Amino acid sequence: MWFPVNPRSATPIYQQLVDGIKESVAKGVLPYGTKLPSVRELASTLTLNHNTVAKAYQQLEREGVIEVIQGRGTYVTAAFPGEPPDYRARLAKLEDMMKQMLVEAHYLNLGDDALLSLLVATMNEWKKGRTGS
Amino acid sequence: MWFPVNPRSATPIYQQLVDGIKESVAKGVLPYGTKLPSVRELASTLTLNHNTVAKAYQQLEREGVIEVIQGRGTYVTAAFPGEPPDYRARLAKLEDMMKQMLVEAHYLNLGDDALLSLLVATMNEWKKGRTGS
Amino acid sequence: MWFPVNPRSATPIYQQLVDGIKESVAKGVLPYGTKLPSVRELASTLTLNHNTVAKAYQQLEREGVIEVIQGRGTYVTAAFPGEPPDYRARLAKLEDMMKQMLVEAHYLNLGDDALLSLLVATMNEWKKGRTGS
Amino acid sequence: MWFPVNPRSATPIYQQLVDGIKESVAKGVLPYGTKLPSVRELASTLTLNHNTVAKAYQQLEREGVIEVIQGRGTYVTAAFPGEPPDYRARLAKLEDMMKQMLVEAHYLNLGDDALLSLLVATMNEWKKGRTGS
DNA sequence: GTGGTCTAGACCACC
DNA sequence: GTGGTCTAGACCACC
Repeated sequence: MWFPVNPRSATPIYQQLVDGIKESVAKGVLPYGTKLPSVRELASTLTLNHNTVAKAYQQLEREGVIEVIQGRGTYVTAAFPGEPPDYRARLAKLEDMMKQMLVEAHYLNLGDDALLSLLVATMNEWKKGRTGS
Repeated sequence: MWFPVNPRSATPIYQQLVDGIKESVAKGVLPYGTKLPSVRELASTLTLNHNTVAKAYQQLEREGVIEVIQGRGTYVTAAFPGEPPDYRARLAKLEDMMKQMLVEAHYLNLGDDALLSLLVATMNEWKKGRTGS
Repeated sequence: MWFPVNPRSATPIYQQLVDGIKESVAKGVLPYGTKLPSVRELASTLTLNHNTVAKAYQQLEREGVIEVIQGRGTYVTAAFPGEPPDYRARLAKLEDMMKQMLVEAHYLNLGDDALLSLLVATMNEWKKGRTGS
Repeated sequence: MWFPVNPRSATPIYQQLVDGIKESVAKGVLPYGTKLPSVRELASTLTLNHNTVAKAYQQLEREGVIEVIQGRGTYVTAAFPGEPPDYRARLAKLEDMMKQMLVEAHYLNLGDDALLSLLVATMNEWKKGRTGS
């Protein structure tokens, strides 16, 4: 298991890990029940300190993405059936991201149609990386 | 001139200013050529440290959103007719934002259609706030 | 004999067992003298490591909830007629739990009356599960 | 500002800090807007590492008890007007604490009335420590 | 000055 | 083996 990590980036390393793992889960690369590498194992693979990886795992657990089973390891959580917790806050966050995207699109001289096309294209590419289930 | 700034937010104040000004420009609220208030003036209006405002202006200049004319003041830059500078970098950034958006949508159990509808709705609301550009 | 145990919970499994057995005894589901299953038997019923069950039994014995009779098995201890041993320590613990409860109630915007009503309601529901002791 | 901390306790130091600060806020000892000591200052007062204090502050911020103002310091948040976030989860936690309390009361041979009296007494003592507002 | 991040390394509880 | 906690100490961004 591998995640690209850039120590010089402005976004903290542990956050990069959180984002990367959430993305892998969303894409289906890490299906429900997958055992993640242990904190120390992943740390040594990525040449990071174990505390950094632990911090990422803890945040992922708080977000409900993974579950820790005592003394056994860490596993990907099953998808939520209905509305996830913090639905309103998450939706607000998504709308915020959209607004920022519209601002960026403006500075790229992209009209609404061009932006939508680009999004659809990105969705399709996304699906290629997806594993069944 | 006024921009909503929240000192309690996790995003840095200078970044909130950058985002707010870029948004106002994109929406046409601040059309080409508009003279921005001086660093110290805006700082006192928003009760911020002038270093914070200066940092925001510097970043906006770097991004080509505003121009400083020595001894005259700071002005909103005209839109680029064709491809803007740093086109590739900006496009990559936009695609990155899209991917993050797709991840968020997954955890909200939003399908592709629902996400697209939400984006179209956000676009339309956006246009309401727009002044002819 | 069965106790609900959740390996995903943050509270250790052996602690969940201790709590569950104490609760069953308090409710009268396990009356005085009941023979508990052997460590290995309970471990296999609940698919737990036998060390985990042994740890729970040891703590329960220390708390005076159960008694091990060498070569015969493990039995629920009879209730003490008057003041139980460690009275002061246990009372201090109870008062500590109350204080924590008051803190929680504060953050739930629950007034004193609302909290008392909730406690009385919980007591009544509790009694339903009770077998005459 | 001072909080009792026991490094040998089973509950982690950072959690003891969280509990202690939440209690002080609930009691009104730390009213809305109070500036907390800086992470490093509190760490040196309690002879703890700054990381430990920082971890406590971060959790308190997540729970909405305190707010960080960038570069300025940490302040006690105003009370929520209506239902707090995570209302259901918090209420479930409170009910869990009550059940555990009932179990403990049983082993102290405390009847329902005795337990209620003790709770009322604890509430009243609690109020003494309370500062107006 | 203020909080946040990260490494190195030790120690501990749980299973 | 597994995650969690803690200290010591360095470095950084923000205001």
